[in-house]
Amino acid sequence: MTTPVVTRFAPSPTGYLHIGGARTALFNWLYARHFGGKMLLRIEDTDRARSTDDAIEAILDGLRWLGLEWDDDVVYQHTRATRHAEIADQMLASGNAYRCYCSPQELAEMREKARSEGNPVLYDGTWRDRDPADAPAGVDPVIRLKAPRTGETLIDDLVQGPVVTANEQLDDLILLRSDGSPTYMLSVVVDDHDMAVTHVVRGDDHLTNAARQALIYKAMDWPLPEFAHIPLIHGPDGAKLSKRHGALGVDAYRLMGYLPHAMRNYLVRLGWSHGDEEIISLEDMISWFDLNAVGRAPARFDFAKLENLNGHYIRASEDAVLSAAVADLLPDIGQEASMPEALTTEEGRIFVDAMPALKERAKTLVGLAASGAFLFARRPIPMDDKAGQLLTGDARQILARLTVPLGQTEPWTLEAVEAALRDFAERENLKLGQIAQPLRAALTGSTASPGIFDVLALLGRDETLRRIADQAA
RNA sequence: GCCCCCAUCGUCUAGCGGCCUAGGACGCCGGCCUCUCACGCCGGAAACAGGGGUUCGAACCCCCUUGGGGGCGCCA
Repeated sequence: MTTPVVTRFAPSPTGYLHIGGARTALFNWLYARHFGGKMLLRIEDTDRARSTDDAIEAILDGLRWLGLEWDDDVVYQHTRATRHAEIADQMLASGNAYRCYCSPQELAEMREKARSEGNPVLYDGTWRDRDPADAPAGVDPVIRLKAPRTGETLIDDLVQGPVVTANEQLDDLILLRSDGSPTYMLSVVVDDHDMAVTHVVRGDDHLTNAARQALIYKAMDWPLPEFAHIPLIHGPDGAKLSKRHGALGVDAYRLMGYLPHAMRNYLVRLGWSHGDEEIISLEDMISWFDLNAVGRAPARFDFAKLENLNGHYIRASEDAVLSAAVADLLPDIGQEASMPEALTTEEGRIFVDAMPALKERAKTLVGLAASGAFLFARRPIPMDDKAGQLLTGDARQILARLTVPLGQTEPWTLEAVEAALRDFAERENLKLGQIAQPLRAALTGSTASPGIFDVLALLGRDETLRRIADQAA
């Protein structure tokens, strides 16, 4: 019989949920879902000074927005400090740990010396076998793991393959600080064990940590979980992701108008593949995902591809759903998109009607909003430079003459409006474009818009005629 | 400095010794469609980092070099 899969996502709440963390969470979530197991969430707030409630909220919100719901209650690591200390004491009692009275200055000197001599920068084990009676008075000791000094430690990583580390490279790491608080190394191991985590899926910046942690598992005689260290995501320039270029919080992507599913689809293809599949439904993602198909090379973040995927999902979305998604964003992006911060019921209806024409052209929800702004602009509508240049004297006269047939068009439907415009062009001996372009400028204030017949139909006869009158000679 | 990981088009990747004169996607270039912009469709340029091996045969296996990345905290 096989034990159920339990994965965990364990962010430290020192900032928002960035793109790399989001992908780690996604992989954990997919793996758990694929095997019908659980993904637990643990907030690694052992460092109280650097952890903030805002960051915790941002992380939780980010996960929810991406649709990565975790199972069970969130575990806050700092609440488990006494259990961590208890384990350290157990290791002390079993002889797998010892007290070390070295001062921070001594340790710094030790490191500097090792580095200058070309040796590995490790704790030298000064207090490993020293008589505790030699302990200096008034110094609170740390508790260190008594790590094996010979042999090697193997991590059979699900992504990286077998990774062997010589134990000489692993020093006696600190388990408990001099103030009695647990270190990260101790906390993760104890928590992963207590939470019955079967698969540790995390960034490969933790790969060397895995060997150190394995030593703690061994000292406690606990079974080792499976490890999967996934490569990091780099910025577009190949350098480590920083705030400069892409390490934005997922909330920033939300505000840029990306859809959660586009985000998931983009992220899952960064490092993982299923043959040539590019557009992947959630259902397929879950049934196809496995760690053995995760690559080992780091990937670069590419906005162009994310945008393309987002456009795809926008086009595939229902009109009402898109309209609602934009409406939710309006308070934040309304100004940027030249849209009101909220739409009236009537405006909302028009927006939904316009959606089929709008969504073909949008790459983001912000772009979608901006492209619909002309529908709600107040006269005289703002005109961009290129549109203004289209409205020559001749063009304005054509618009004036166009008023007549449009005034008689009945009923005001897409078909009738198209017929009227084509008929007018023929009678005036003009190509449709010669009419459509200045008309588009007058009606939308732009040179790019949905099809001109759609624009007329959407605007209605009265508003159309008024906007034309604003520009006609 | 020491240790570990990585390396296919600009980017994400397929490839798991012969199916590869290396496939797909994004982007780019050209064309078609056309009232603009998109969408869509058709076509094109574009990669196995370098050098040694192993093998009848290497993008795939081994070694070295180079180039990236990560770790070496009383941070997580």
